[in-house]
Amino acid sequence: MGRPRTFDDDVVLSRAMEAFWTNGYGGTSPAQLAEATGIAKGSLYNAFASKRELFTKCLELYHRQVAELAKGLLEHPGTTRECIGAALRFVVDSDLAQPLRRGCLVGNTAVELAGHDADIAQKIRGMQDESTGWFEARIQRGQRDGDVSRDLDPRAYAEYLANTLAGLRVMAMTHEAPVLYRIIETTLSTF
Amino acid sequence: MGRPRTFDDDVVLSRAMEAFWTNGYGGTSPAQLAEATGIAKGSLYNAFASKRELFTKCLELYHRQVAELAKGLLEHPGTTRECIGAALRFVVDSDLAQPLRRGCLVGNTAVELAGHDADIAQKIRGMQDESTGWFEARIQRGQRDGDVSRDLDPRAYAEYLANTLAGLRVMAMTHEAPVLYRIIETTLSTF
DNA sequence: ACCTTTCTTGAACTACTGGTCTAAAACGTG
DNA sequence: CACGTTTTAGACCAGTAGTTCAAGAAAGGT
Repeated sequence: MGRPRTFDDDVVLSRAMEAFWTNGYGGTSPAQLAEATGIAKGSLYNAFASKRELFTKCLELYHRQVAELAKGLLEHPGTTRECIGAALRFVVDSDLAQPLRRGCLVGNTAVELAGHDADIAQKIRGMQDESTGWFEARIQRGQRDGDVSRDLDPRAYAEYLANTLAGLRVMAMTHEAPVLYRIIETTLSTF
Repeated sequence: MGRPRTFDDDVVLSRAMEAFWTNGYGGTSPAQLAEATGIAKGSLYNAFASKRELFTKCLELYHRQVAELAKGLLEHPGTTRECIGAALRFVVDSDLAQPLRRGCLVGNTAVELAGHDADIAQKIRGMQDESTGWFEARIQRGQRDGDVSRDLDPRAYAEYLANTLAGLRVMAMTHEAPVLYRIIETTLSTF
């Protein structure tokens, strides 16, 4: 029944995500999206209704990818401090390894759109809360394992780490590795 | 000699800054700038050459205003910890008091433009370094006053605080006061 | 009073925006 | 192998982007 898609939705989504990540929502035109994905504007709108909806899907894809990575990193063997340090350093390394500094799509979107768009703001908030949750879970495990003090409030400390991470990704837009590593060291020295 | 300006450059700059702060560089059109400043597009281009140059001037104005405020706050009476806490809380309170969440113009610009524009990136970097300098100076004073340990590396800790601040202003786009205050508390509890 | 200079303004300009539509082509199905 | 459905590439649209410009207006110098 009907002609099938000639493109893989996930591949298109992934390429569109790269474009949005590089240029922001407002900075990415339908023409650029067509160019980046390799399919025509018409097909893009047929498949994803609007630029807004395509962006939302890209944002969700980004978050899913981050989630997978983050969980992997935090479940690695090692102490809580080692794990969290490795995770933060990994993010910084990834940011710096790219030819263009792009920051974090979630953070960038918070800055670009959250103030004007309650819907997006809520989605972003949800993603940030989830990230905080990963840190929280790792800290709680640390308390069970005995390498994190029971006096530490896991939620508060997870929020603190999420904030540090948000900061790092802004700082990575303009700073080099030594400064960023030093910030991570100082952060880790606090527990 | 020649017809004099009918407008005050500083007033126009300040209004343009508000517009850029609210909508970002790319999100602010010449028409909006004309509307916001109250002078015609032509006059704007006559006085400021281009949107880019106008923006640069706005960015510098913003930084100068922040500098004045920051210095005032950090020179207040009280311990280092009290001073820095008050400064961070002040920023959060200001962010949340506004009708629209706008974050920090310097941070927002880092995210929006630093990756694509080396010139802007350098300017932003300079402003961030200056902010770090204020923290550093306050910590050094604290070490002289005796309320901060001599073991603490003032530069590293200042970078750490600048990073926390950068994070807070992104987090303030989507989070409410209690979370932000808790992050500040956790940060302050580390020295 | 004129000339020069600098300012102001609104219109004009080109290129491109986000988004829609259409005609043709491509398929799975019966 | 024709059917109806769906995809596709590109034309198309009104609107806006950032910028320039011609024409007039307000001042000082002569």
